[in-house]
Amino acid sequence: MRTKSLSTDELRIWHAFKMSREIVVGIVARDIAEATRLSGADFGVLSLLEELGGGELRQQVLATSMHWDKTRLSHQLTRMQSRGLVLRRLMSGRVVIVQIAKKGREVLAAALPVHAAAIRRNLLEKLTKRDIDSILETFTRLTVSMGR
Amino acid sequence: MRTKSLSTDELRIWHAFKMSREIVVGIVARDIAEATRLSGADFGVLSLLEELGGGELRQQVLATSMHWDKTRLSHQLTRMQSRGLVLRRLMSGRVVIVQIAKKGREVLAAALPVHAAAIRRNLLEKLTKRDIDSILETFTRLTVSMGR
DNA sequence: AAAGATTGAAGGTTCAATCTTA
DNA sequence: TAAGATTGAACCTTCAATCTTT
Repeated sequence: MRTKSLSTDELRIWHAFKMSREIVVGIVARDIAEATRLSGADFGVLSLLEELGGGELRQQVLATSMHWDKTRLSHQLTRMQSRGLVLRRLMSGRVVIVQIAKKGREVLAAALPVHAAAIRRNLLEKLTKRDIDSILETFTRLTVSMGR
Repeated sequence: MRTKSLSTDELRIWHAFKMSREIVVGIVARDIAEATRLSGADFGVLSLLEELGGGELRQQVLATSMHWDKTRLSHQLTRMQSRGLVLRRLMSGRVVIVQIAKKGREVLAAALPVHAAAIRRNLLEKLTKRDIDSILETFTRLTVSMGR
């Protein structure tokens, strides 16, 4: 049996969904990079370390929280470590603890207001209360249904 | 004046917005790659060539339509050309016309039903009519307001 | 063998410099 | 000089193979 093509309406939804995030997230990342030299990935790692772990987390927990695989995180941390943003300690055998470094904490502090302002300007201020409720409900349901 | 931090609610919206697209678009791209060896970028180029140009487009028009810069598209087309998916012809001086190749058309035809099925299964079927209307309205407004 | 992590190579993306034509 | 495109280097992501500890 043949699969029916997507209708014009279905394609419009798909494109709206696909592009809007790409554009907004791209702009936020660019704002942060201009102000602090942190990439979106760098910022994500540092803020999760602080938010979730008060400064340190098991590497595997960090990977899961970011929805990243272990290889990607390992390479990312190697680069961040060489720039003095994080430290890694071997804990009880094969478990690695990732810890935010002094410099990492300082750069994160500089990035946070830029992050907040960029999200407000490029997303939150352009949404009505109804939009926000709808996005929260729909997208939370979506991500949960994909098992993440 | 200090920038106020994002509230818990604001962060929840941001994460829902950021992650849902990442997950859904990732799954759709993986389905297409498994079935056809096309990356999401490959599929995007081929389908725009067909949809917008009936098989060929000026390279610059293609770049604009994908919201890509010229460098990224140039590298992408070089790889696709070496795999026999597209052709490039020099038109009147500095204008390049990108044309879908026979093999590109065949692979695209194989990918389209996979694409449609993946979008239906991972996005459309999980949304109510109200979700869909809301997404279309909100996201179209968002992308337009960013000047794209 | 399974869990946690690293490595290296290949492929994709970005940045700055360059080339050619209008 | 500006428009359209390419190139090469650096950086990021993915894939498969590997290493160490349990």
